[in-house]
Amino acid sequence: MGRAQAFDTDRVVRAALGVFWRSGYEAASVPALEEATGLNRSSIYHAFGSKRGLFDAAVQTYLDDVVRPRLRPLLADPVAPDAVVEYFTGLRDALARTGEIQADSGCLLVNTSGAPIARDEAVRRTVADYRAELRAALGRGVDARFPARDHAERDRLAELCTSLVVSAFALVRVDPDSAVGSLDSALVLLEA
Amino acid sequence: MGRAQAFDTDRVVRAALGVFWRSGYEAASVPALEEATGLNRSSIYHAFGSKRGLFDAAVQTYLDDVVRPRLRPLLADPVAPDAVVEYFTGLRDALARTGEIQADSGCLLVNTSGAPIARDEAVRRTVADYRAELRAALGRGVDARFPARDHAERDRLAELCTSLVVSAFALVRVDPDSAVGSLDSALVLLEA
DNA sequence: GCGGTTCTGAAACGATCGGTCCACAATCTA
DNA sequence: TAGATTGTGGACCGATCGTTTCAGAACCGC
Repeated sequence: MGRAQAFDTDRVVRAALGVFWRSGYEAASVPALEEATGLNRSSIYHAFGSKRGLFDAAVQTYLDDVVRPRLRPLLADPVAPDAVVEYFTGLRDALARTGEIQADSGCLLVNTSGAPIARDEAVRRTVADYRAELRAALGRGVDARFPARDHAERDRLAELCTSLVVSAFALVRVDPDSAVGSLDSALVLLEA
Repeated sequence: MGRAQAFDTDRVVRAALGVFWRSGYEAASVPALEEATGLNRSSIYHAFGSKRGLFDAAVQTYLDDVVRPRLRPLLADPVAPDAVVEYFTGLRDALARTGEIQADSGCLLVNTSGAPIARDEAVRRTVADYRAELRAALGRGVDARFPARDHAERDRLAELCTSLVVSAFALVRVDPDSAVGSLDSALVLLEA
């Protein structure tokens, strides 16, 4: 048995996530990743294999620590009728906080969709799966909110809500008011 | 008077647009721009000043040659009642064409929103203005489609439609079916 | 035909890229 | 205490980056 790893993997991946989220995969440089994580590149390569390996770990942390906690109330059994409204209200608050990473950079996965790395099949699949996961969760929230409406109408509402979230994430960096406006539109649709 | 320029500026800018649209500003390399335009880097720098100067020209061409022709029927006076439905139908067709640039890369400006270059104030402004222009045009289309509905309702519908377009553009690379689904959602909302 | 001006292209510049190498440090076991 | 193993860090690798330089080409006016 040799030397023990001197860093906390989760903390390193979270630091790297910040770099990928703000800069995108392509523009995130190894020196920037070194600086954010506090590790030398040898340690990064030893632990993650490559810049892409670190990116994959960062994406997983993004899903586990950013996306899924926000979606959790929509996956409860039963889902509370207000869960979907709270989801949008919470997201709206997050995107309205100037200077914070969600207001500056929206969604790592939505941004990644428009980047060259999204042509990699594994990355493409991950982003598409995320969209499906978001859609399913919002679908549950809408079902809980409007149990009396017919299935087709609830389905359409869930699709609309999903698109409103994606749109807000896509444009928040350049037009925060419009992004918040998209979420407000969803909240109007979700009024009882 | 010296030597005449040997290339057609519009053709060069359109070729460069293809590179920026598929790769994004950051990942578009000068060699790739040379290859696509057929020009040597000296000529590119002589004509456009910098890579960023060429990008600015490409964005302008994107607005003039891609965005505005599609929006033109929504800016007519009067706007035809079906103009907005035709806008969505046409866009849906374009995003469904596998292999073509809109199906592969969506919208240059929406993709740019999530990229580091969007932090440049001029670029940020350009993308935000584009969103406003799209919104205004769709607003006109919705007003023409539903003149009898009250203003607040037409306003909401225009916001929804704008978000559905943005969402479709944002995700088309990774999930074309969902992108087309967003546009179908808009078409449902626009049924008389 | 020559001078002046502008355009083009090959080469080079300094910087940075992602990744590897190798020596040293830190650990455990015998 | 020495050997084996694993982690760390500084230096280096070959390649590529965006941009500039400078010589030659192509034009026009006198």
